[in-house]
Amino acid sequence: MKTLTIGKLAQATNVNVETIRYYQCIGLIDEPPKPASGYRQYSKSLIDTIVFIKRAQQLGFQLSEIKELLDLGSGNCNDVMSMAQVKREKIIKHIDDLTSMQTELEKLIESCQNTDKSQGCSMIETLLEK
Amino acid sequence: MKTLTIGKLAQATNVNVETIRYYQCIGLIDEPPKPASGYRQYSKSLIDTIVFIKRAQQLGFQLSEIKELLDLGSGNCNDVMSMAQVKREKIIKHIDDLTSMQTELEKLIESCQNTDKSQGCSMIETLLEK
DNA sequence: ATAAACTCCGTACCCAACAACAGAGTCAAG
DNA sequence: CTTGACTCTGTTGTTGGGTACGGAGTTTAT
Repeated sequence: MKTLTIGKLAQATNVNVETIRYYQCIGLIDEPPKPASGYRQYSKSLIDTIVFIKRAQQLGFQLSEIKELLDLGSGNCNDVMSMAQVKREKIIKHIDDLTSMQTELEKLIESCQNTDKSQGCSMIETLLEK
Repeated sequence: MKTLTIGKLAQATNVNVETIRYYQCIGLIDEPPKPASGYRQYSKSLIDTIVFIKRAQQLGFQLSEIKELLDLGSGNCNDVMSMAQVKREKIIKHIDDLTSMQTELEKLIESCQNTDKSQGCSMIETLLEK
């Protein structure tokens, strides 16, 4: 099995060297042992792991959660699904909150548009009101 | 005009004393001058200002943006509206991103549900794939 | 053989929006 | 007049996901 130095691994995954070290630091990936001479050698399977991490991030998982997912592995599908469902609900909640913001903001914008501007900005005044 | 100590102001706005100091520190609100003897006295109008800050935060504005809004004040409705519109678009973009996440996540969950679990977790394996 | 490039290791820094704490001063109630 | 509660001021810590830097060791290319 061929191995890589940290720089090559970073290149292969399109990630900074520092980021890989950071992942090691928080226990997300293992640090290979330091050989008697030369640099640490990284298994090629770590490429998949790092790609996994990046994809899971895209799905909204935090690194601490990704660590859990990696620890669960492929053999605990029910637990994995349950994490995914929790995450899905959080995303939905988040969307909900943002949608309320959007609605409120649009109301304020509209009231500004319908108001005589020489009377002062309706948005500012609404937000200052008791 | 009656004035308040910082603690009373905090109580009236349901905010920590530390938070008010922080707002002073970043120039969001003015710090009243220190009297020759006794504590600093805060004008009651600051209650409205702090309520404004909190409401604007709810709408997704950052403190630096809220500072801009306060500086603009009621006399620059067009600038205020333009900030609100920019914010609105960011919120929409954010919702969009979250919706993609949700969709992806749901696809993965479904594929897990439709797959024989003794074969390994479909979600984990998809994310590990090249 | 020497210079450029890479690695190692630790520490510090970045963002936002505060929270916590320490030590000293001040005020108000009993 | 003392005690407890409040204020003042400055400094440090928190969270998440990294980035940056510095000095020393190692490897690779010429």
